[in-house]
Amino acid sequence: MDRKVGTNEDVEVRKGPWTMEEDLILINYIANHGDGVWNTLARSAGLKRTGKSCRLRWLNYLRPDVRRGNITPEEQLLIMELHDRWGNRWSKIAKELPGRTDNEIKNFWRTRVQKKSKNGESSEGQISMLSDETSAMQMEDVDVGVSQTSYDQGQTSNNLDAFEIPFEPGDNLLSVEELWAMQY
DNA sequence: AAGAGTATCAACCGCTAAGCG
DNA sequence: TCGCTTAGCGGTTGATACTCT
Repeated sequence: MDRKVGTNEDVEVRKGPWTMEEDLILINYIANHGDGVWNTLARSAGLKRTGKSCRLRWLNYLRPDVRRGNITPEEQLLIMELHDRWGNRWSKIAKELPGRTDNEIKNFWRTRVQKKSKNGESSEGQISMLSDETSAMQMEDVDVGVSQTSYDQGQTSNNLDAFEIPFEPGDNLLSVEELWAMQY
């Protein structure tokens, strides 16, 4: 998975899944210096990633206020409603769902909602989809992460706590290590 | 038990907008 | 005003886990 792409000059750019080490570097750097100017940040932190990649990783995954785990029925309803109003404006929709990322909502919509509506259901049918989706979700709430990747299994329920502590410089380091230890 | 098919999600790509000199 | 850089967005892809036959 250590593919190296774009080897113009002597700059190597890593792609693909992030390693624990990279996560820690990014988290610690942002904790100490703050985020923004992602290309500079990536270089200064010593990460062989594009600024774009760092930004995405931070916003969708490492940010302390990112909520992980199943989308609740309430959130589903809200997503339906907002998508109805705004269409595929995922970032805008995400702003109305604290802790949820545009990527997460987009994935949810494409894999759950769109799939259902493809199966002969109109957009009105999306509401009826919600009802069985909701019951399915409620079951998933009990049987946490059964249908998710092993990676995700470590992030649901109890492990969310690791992200819910206030984000002070450096003090979430252990949580991330714990998270990774549980994931791998 | 094994292979095929399906579902899920992290990450990348391409494009546009915004900011700045 | 123009051109460059960076941020942000939405669409798409690839890897992996899960389910079915």
